[in-house]
Amino acid sequence: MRKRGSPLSEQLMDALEERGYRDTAPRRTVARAIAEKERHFAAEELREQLPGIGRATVYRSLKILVEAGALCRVLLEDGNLHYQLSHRGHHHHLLCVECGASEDLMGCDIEDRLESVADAHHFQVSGHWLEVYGRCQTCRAELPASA
Amino acid sequence: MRKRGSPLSEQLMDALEERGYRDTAPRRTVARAIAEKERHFAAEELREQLPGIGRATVYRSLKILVEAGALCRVLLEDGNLHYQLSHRGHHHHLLCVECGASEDLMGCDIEDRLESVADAHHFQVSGHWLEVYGRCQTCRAELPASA
DNA sequence: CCACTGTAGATACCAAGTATCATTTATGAG
DNA sequence: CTCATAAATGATACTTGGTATCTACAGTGG
Repeated sequence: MRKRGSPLSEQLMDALEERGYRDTAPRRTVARAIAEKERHFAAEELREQLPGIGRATVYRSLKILVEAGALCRVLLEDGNLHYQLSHRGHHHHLLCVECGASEDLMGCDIEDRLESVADAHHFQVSGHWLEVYGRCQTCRAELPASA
Repeated sequence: MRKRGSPLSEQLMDALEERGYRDTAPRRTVARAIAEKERHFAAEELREQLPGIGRATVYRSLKILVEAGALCRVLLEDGNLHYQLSHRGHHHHLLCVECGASEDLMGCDIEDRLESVADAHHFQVSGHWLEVYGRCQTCRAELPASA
């Protein structure tokens, strides 16, 4: 009796199974809850939604989902860390400070820029973390505060 | 009887006084401890070094020093947040993943790049967070792992 | 030197984890 | 299909990094 989830939550489970993780009921519950999220969310927020699931399990699931690339972590402007369904592969986020929406920034040339700047410092880049904050198209249209 | 500190710790105190904060003994103690740091440090690390200072005071001091621009926060690759003496004004860090050294990246053109990329998404940039990880010149020279 | 108000420190609380460990469950070998 | 085993769960406690509250104290300006 394997409870089915949305295609999205199945995708999350698949990502885990690919990495050798077992298909368990609590993980399915977590995956389904995440799949329903329309926006980035805090770990604690997710945990509160799943009172039947142990605290450790929720956090463990988040961790392995991030490692599997199915989730990514988002650093909000206020310093809080949120989670979000992820495009696999390296990318950045455009985070709207008004509505909280986030857009992914995939094929950008920031990387090349970084390389050359770092090169001038004789520094060999191995990774980076970038979050961009601002106002999205929708919010700009609704309330054109100076833009 | 005003205990004198290093020029650096005086600078920290000045930054606070400029913002209307009072010149108190605990804050001087904190400032002196920070001034002696040669590298970025964790909040807890600082607190442990100052057993005579209350926990809240240490954290409060860090907070107002960051607000005053005298300290900046550094996001390590492992997700931990550290603090570091700051060049005033916006800048980024090149963090060596081997020795932990950090170099400031001041006049770079990353900003312009971001603007134009965001523009393509009809997104109005108001801020960003960037940390760059890699290997510094010294570590590359000492242990030329593929570079 | 005194009032005023900012600050200190104790304490408790919270968020976001991690560690431990006994119990339970998924899975695959037979 | 059953069973051994390894993995996962959930309870609990601990850690880090912080914030809130509140009483007592201390720096400052008049």
